[in-house]
Amino acid sequence: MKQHQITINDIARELNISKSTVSRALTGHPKVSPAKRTAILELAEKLDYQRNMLAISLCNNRTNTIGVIVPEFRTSFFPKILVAIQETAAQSGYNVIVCQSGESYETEVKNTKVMLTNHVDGLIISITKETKNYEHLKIFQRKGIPLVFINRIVNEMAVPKVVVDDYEGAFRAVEHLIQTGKKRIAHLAGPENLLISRNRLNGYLDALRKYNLPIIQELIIPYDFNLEKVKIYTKHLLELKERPDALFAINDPTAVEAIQVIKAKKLKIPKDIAVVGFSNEYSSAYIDPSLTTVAQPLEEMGIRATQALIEQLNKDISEWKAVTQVLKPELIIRKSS
Amino acid sequence: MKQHQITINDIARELNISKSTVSRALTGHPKVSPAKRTAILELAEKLDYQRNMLAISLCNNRTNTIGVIVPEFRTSFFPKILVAIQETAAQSGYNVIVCQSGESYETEVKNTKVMLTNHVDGLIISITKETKNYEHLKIFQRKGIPLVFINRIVNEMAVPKVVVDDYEGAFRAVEHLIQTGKKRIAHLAGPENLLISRNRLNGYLDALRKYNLPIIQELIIPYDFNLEKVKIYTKHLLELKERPDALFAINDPTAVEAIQVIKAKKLKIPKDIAVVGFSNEYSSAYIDPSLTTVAQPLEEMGIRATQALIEQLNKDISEWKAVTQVLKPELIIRKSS
DNA sequence: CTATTTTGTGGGACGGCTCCCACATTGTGA
DNA sequence: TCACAATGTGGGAGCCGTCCCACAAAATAG
Repeated sequence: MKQHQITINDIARELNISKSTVSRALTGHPKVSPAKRTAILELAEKLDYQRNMLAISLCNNRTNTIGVIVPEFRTSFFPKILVAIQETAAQSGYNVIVCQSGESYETEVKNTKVMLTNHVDGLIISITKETKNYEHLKIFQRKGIPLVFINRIVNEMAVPKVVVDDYEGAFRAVEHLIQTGKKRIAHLAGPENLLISRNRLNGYLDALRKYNLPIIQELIIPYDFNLEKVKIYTKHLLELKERPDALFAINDPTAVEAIQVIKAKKLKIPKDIAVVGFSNEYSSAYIDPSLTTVAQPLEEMGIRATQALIEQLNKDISEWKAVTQVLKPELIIRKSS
Repeated sequence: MKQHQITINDIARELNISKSTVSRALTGHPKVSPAKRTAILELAEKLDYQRNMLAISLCNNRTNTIGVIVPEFRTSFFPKILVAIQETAAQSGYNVIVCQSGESYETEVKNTKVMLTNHVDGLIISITKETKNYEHLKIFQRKGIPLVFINRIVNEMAVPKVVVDDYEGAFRAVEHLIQTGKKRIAHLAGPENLLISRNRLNGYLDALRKYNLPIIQELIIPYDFNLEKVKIYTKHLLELKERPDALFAINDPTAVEAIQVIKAKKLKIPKDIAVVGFSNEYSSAYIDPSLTTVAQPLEEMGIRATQALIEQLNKDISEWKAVTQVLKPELIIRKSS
């Protein structure tokens, strides 16, 4: 079906030299006479020779491939990080293979098998909201395959991590709401096993505490990122006897959904109820009203994670360092607050 | 650095059998005695054996990898297609490796080399706005590697293509503007060498013709998708002696940019000037005013393209068919028109 | 009960490349 | 001039599987 590939053997035969010499010329080994080197390079060019990465990988036991596992691609959050990863990896000659776990622990485990079978040199992962067992990730450590966590991390594993300071982002978002005079601030929180949810919740709580506002349990609703449920929860909040006067949502899609419900109820944003999101989706600047949100340096996260991974790749395992990089979020104030 | 991999040889040695038998058991070959089969499978499980795809690929001369080259990831357009490709491919056991050409012809050529070097089994590509020479793509045909075009296609190459009926989408969008009473409809068009630009332009022109409206050249501005320029062009249009009363933009990001300019000029949308986009970006429903646009079945495009590719993969090259699938767009009428 | 097929198994070439070892050739220094 | 090093080159093992061929043992047929 497929046509014959030009190999180094073809070149060697043509020029009447050994394939060792051809290999050396092609890989830039110094000890090749200039005459042969140019002859080889020219012929390779002429025959449109392509190195066979498969064979090279098999020899070197490295594939120049980085694996990435992320929960989803629905929002622009992970795609943006991914683009940065892809570009950074490409600069160092690495390919990227991507899997979506779809927020399912089982799929995530399967994804790690795929990564293993494909012999990725390293893995960047953001775990699912369900992931509580980390055996499938520890395999990588045991096999000596470097691992980097991004955004949704596993604290107990000693590997590099790149995160945004969720606590501070949340704190400043809520502080901002308080400073605009809001007193009953609701929080649509994320799944409790995710560190980001807990950190954002803590930021929210500490901001309330700092300004001596009461913490009202019925205004804190954790949910599982299933957007369908946002409508229900938001309605519920709006129908409370004492309606909240602000809403801090775990992320922008949640905030956007909530805004639709609030607008449907003919309530004024931000006068009746202010809304703040988290993540600065591309669309958040354009919706009506434009959404106040906490921007995360996504591109930088991708770059840093990839750099951290490639750094491990170039070092002996004994020199690996489990540095956690905490990037600063930025509060972007728009018309929803 | 990396630890020793478990291989079929390890299993063979352990069980005192030949690696042929192990290979057969692992690949589900029928002629293996049940006793050995279970023994092998159990030991493989126990040792956490992972098949080495590299070696397998080298043997089979196929990598179970599909290459995808797209111009960009800035908008949600290609990511959405990509997600569908990824999922469809995964269902058939294929990995996906992705390159962005960044709308640069040179990068696209480099990307194809990467695909070749990595021995992708097939390629799905949407060409850049600059691509006018197709030699780098014809290599794939010569090598017998199936190719599928998506969205931005090359008409002269006889391979499967998946497109949206851009002509009809544009026609209906402009027809809709005319039916709401608009008479001077401007068009921010795309680069002229892209078929999608030409098709949309033709849809625009034919709609005007059908309703006997004059075609006014100064209202038709082709541009290169560089969003910065939209501001300039929109301003220019608004400052014409006879201002247009509607704008049909080549895509949603263009329309969104234009809307910002129009709003800044304190003109009313759609009363003073209506705006229609193309592509139905996620955010288009939420911006103010919500954007009338032509929705393309992106997910379906990805699925169809991948299916077309995999179909080729499973057939002899002599049976390949260069079918062009034309998917129907849908006009979504919102408040901007 | 022998002749033939079926079944299970091992041996080994092969895929394309890298890299170590060995060897010949040339160059260097005393 | 000779010993020794540096340089360039070839040979071949090895990476990890697949798959064809050969062959023995068991099952089937006549």
